[in-house]
Amino acid sequence: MPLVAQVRFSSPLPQLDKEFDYLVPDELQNQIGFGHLVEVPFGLGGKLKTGVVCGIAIDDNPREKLLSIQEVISALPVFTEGQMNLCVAVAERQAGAVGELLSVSIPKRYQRAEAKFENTHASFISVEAAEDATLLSSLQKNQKVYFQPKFLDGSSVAPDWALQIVYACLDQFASGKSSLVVLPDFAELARFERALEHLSATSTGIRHTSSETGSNRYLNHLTAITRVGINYGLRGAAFAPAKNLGLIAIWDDGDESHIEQTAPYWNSREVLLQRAELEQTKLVIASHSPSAEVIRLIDIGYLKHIESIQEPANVVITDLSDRLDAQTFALISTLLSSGKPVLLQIANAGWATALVCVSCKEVRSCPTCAGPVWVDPSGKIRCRSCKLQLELSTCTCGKSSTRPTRLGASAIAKQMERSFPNATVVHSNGENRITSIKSHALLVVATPGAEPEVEGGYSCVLIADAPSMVGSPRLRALEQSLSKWANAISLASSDSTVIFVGLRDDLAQQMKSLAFHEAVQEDYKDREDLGLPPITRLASIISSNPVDHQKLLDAVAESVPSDKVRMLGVTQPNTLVLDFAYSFGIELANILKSLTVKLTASSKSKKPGERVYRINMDDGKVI
DNA sequence: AGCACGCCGACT
DNA sequence: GTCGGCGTGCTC
Repeated sequence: MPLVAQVRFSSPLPQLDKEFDYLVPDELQNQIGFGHLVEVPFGLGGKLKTGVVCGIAIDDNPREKLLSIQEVISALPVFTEGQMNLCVAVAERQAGAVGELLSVSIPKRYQRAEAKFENTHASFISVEAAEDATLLSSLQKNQKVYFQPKFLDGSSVAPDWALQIVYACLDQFASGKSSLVVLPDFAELARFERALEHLSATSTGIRHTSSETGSNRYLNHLTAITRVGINYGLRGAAFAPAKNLGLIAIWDDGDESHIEQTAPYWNSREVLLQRAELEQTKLVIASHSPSAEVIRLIDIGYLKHIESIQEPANVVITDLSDRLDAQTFALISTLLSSGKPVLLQIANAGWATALVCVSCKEVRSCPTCAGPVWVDPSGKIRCRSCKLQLELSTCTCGKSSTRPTRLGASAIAKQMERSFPNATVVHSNGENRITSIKSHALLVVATPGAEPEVEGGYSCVLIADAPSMVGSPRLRALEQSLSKWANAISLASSDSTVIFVGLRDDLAQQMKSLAFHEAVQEDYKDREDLGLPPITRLASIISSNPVDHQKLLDAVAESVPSDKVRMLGVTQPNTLVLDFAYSFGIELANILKSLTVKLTASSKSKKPGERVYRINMDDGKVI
């Protein structure tokens, strides 16, 4: 009985993105199965290539000239059917190759880790039953939820969201099911691990991150395939194996770290939405402030919105363009002198966001690309678009001296040191991030996303640059600002004062009651009127050169139905932006893929190793 | 990606 | 007459 195996290769090449059939020789038949790594002869040279078995079956009538598998490399399966179905679905949605998702799904193999794993028996883990909690009880009634945890949560041992998710995971575990939790970055991962530890569930955790040693990662991968547990990690973990998966959770889905920056440009939320459908699991999307995509999913009835019970918060809106008015200054002063920590969120890093000429007040720009200039944390003048350090020439009016217009976090930190000489001023920004602090008489100046945790929580959180954050001319400016504010506010203690500087009208009213959900919902309604994402989707295709770009434009005009897809004009060179409905997504991805594969093959101007077309099926940055 | 096949010009 | 240029296309 001839046994035939389907083998896939980890490669971005569309020509190799399919299953190749190989005969399984008799002597290998009892050591091979789905998910094993194998060595097979491939190509005209007959050189050996490593692939993974993606199907194996008895074939009474195998087609002629099949080659044989040379060797079985991994003694254990390293890839599951669940993972393969996910890779195929994601590749199709993203107009990419299954082969380029295999490397995310299968970590590098370590022989010793494999030997060690085979010799240890999977130990039995027992964990106490989970307590009843908001999220858990909701999941008993609903399959898919959006969960908003507590704000002002900084004095808890572990954050509410993490504890609630762990309760839900433990409940799955008790009924013999795995869960998968995807977090945006290592700071959030550390919080999640604290919740696991606090609930004595560390032994059920299976961590999937590239930060640990390679052999450890491989060991955890093998564990996840064979044992039920709580799988967690950063965005790559969305593709991790999980035995008998019952629950998928993603924390802060709107965070940009959930977007993969290499082809095929998937993001955790969309991958996990697909995975929840494929594996028929429960799904939790959780965040302090919802993404617009979440609002859409609630709107169409896909997600049920639930919330932890919120205690009333003391929120103050100051209507001043000054960052600190007299009252705020006095409050901070009092708090600091009684040893309480205060957080100042400043929109931009560095010393100045912009420079103006002292005499004519003109905003100075980069002499080479005319981009905006700023003063970075080391005090150097830099261009925001070409990133280069530069010397400003004289202004058009003839003067050369400049004055900073809007101070950045470095300048504010310096200023605070002068204003509050008895306090310890700590400065944290994206490049130089402090994750947690113990001491108490603290004034922390931080840029959005870089706020450190402080033991016991902040007694005051000041959102100092609210209007300028919201005023940025990007589609997602409001949504992203709200999320950055909400995350900062979550670090406060429950009796804290939250101050928003300079908010007005509806937004001021909404923030007064920390109604983040309503604020994003309103933003969503505005976009609905304009027909912008996430009501529709926006794909971008960037060509490597103008000639191939023109060919693409012609081909798209011919083969993409104009009643289903809108071509948008954009300023970026060699970029095509397409607007389309969710229901047309798969079809469009298929058209774009076959079209670009064909055009790439006939391209004259391609350089070796270079991609002629880069398709991003959900480009969040084009507008 | 490799690697061979193949159809042109320059050479002993 | 044949050596080698790299354009084209295939790999189970």
